[in-house]
Amino acid sequence: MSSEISDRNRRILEAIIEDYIDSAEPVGSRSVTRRHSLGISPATVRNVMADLEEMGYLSSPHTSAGRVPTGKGFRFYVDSLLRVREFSDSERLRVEQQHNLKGRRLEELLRDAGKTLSAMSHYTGVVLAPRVAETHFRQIDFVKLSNRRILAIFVSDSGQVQNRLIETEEDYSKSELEQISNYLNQSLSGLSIAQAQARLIEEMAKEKDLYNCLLRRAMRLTDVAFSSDDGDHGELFIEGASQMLDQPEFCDVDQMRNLFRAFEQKHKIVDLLDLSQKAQGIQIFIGTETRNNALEGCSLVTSTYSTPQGSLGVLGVIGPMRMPYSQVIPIVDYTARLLSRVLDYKS
Amino acid sequence: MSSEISDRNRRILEAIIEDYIDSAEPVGSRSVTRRHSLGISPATVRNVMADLEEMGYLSSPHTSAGRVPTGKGFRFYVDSLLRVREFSDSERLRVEQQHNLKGRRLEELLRDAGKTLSAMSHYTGVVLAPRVAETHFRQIDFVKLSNRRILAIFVSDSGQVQNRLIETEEDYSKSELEQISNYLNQSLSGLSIAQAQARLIEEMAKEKDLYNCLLRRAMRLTDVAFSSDDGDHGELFIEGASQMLDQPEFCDVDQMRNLFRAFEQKHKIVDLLDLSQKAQGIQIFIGTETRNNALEGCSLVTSTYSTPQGSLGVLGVIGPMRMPYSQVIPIVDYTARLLSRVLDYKS
DNA sequence: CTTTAGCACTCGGGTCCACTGAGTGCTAAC
DNA sequence: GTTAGCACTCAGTGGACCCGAGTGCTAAAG
Repeated sequence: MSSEISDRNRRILEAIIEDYIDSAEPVGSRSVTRRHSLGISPATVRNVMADLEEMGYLSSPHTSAGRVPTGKGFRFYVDSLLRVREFSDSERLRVEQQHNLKGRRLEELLRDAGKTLSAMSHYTGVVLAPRVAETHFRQIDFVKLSNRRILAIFVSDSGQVQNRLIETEEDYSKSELEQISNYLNQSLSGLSIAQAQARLIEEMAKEKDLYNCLLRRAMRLTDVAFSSDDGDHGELFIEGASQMLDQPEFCDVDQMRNLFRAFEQKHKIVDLLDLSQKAQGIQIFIGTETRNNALEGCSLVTSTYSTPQGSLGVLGVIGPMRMPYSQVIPIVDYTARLLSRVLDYKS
Repeated sequence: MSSEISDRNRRILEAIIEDYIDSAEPVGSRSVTRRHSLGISPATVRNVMADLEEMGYLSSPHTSAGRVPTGKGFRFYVDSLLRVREFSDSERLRVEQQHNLKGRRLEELLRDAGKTLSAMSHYTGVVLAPRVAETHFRQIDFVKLSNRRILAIFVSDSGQVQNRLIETEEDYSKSELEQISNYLNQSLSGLSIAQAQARLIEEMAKEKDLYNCLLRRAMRLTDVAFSSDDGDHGELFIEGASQMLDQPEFCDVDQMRNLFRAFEQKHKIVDLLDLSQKAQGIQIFIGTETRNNALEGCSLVTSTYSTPQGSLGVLGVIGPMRMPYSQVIPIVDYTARLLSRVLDYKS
């Protein structure tokens, strides 16, 4: 009668959830007793199930079907019952083979990490690149495309390359651009973007009276180059979306449509990943915890990864709520560690 | 009896195909006569249909259903019957509004073109960026990430930015890298990548005996930087894939899966688009003409677009074979023209 | 008070069947 | 050559039916 959950009931809940993870179908009292030797009759299980349903851990699709774990049920499972499987050496090897480590661009590495996540988990892999605003300045170059069009190319410490087109009011000569970039490269080296911007404003205030023409013009350029726009959040890579088509819960076309629409609206997923960027390590969002209607039936397992310069990204797996967390968690965890290691080696 | 197709039969075939495009369902003899006043009885239409089926323009899913146009039927329709609809001013406007022209990066422009194609056609938009190998050299920069890691950043005439990570055997100092890039920027300006490579080899042969150390080292770097890898083909953007979920022909999950797998195997689609890059202007691939099993039920309408420097890209729409070509063609055509214009303006 | 056995009940899913309607092919008349 | 008429085909729909997995409840046993 207590609102606490007894030890035996835990075990039953665990059994139900594990059966459901395997079968994707509502599980009944009989099949639980058959598949797990709990020394308990189906009738007892039924009573317990009724209690668990009352408490919100289970729900029944209709009266004569079995029970299905709710989001709350899975949350309890993940928090209290889950024992994460150890990652075997052979699996480590598989990840490392999947993840082609040959020297390549950052973008390729990240995309590859997504593919690895997807291939290993059989769900969808997502990788959020480090936010540019948080990366550290390494070099900036200006390429003059035409009189009033300048391409600003920005290289971060982690090897990310960003470019932005700037339309100017005035002409800039080639040598002037060179001077500007030289100046910036010297004075901003190693700063974060935010710091760089602050530094520039500071400098400008100091020299205001001097009417330092070059500096003023440099400011005008960099102001645009550094201004954040919607491309501000790191790039998001979604790999293996089609894996979701194999999941029985998405055999319905409407559900599928929802999900793929969600994948196309990347900013919503970026927001979610940004959230989990705040906490280090593994994080799990179950069902409605994703705060995204289209992902109601899904869960997201994420982990942060980091470059040696300290800038952070997030990667993870999106799968059905019913995913085998004990297997997915080490996949996400290890891939994040591997990626951090590779990035470290790279720079 | 002639294997030629009579004028009346053409009209009937046209009517059938148009009805099928509207309804997505097999069309019967009666409904043809009802919807088009051809002054002909259903029985006559039946006779004609039988002939057309014999000739391979139509097929019947089963004996008591109507007829469905075959790929050959659509091909004939597109080649001989199609009258392309004029593009109204309001539609022009819609495209231009869709396509946000604000000054931005090439990548964003291309991706936006894909979104526009998708939004206007209600199918999936694809955009292939100009092949890097065919673009013209504008500038190259080397950024030293660590002792043995150098990031080569390459800017093409069209404003495309490519970067590549180079792992070197020997150290390069910062000033040396500057010298090298200065040298390259002067001597290679305006050449295509292929030409640039040839030029370098030529130079090297000339100076071989001189043991020009700088040049030799420059060579070694650029050799890697310019070497083509699988990232060689231009980048492919696929936008609005989820639109396909609304098409009745893909309500079946298996078909859907096939299609999305196809979208994930970008290289196959790149190959196809590369093909259509050879010919200028609009090209149409119907069903099996796409040479891609997963796209059997689909068609692809493409057009080339060009930068003022002459480098070429391709964009288009992938939709069901049953798509309203007379509407899709002007959408693709106009978007390609618009993109070319925007790129011209940009540089 | 908890557990269990037994029983009546529910409900989704599959099968069988008949009916309907859109469509065809063939033949004979115009 | 065209058309009307007719017999035939076949997918799809909806009702009747049963089956089986599952539940809730009750009463007896521990």
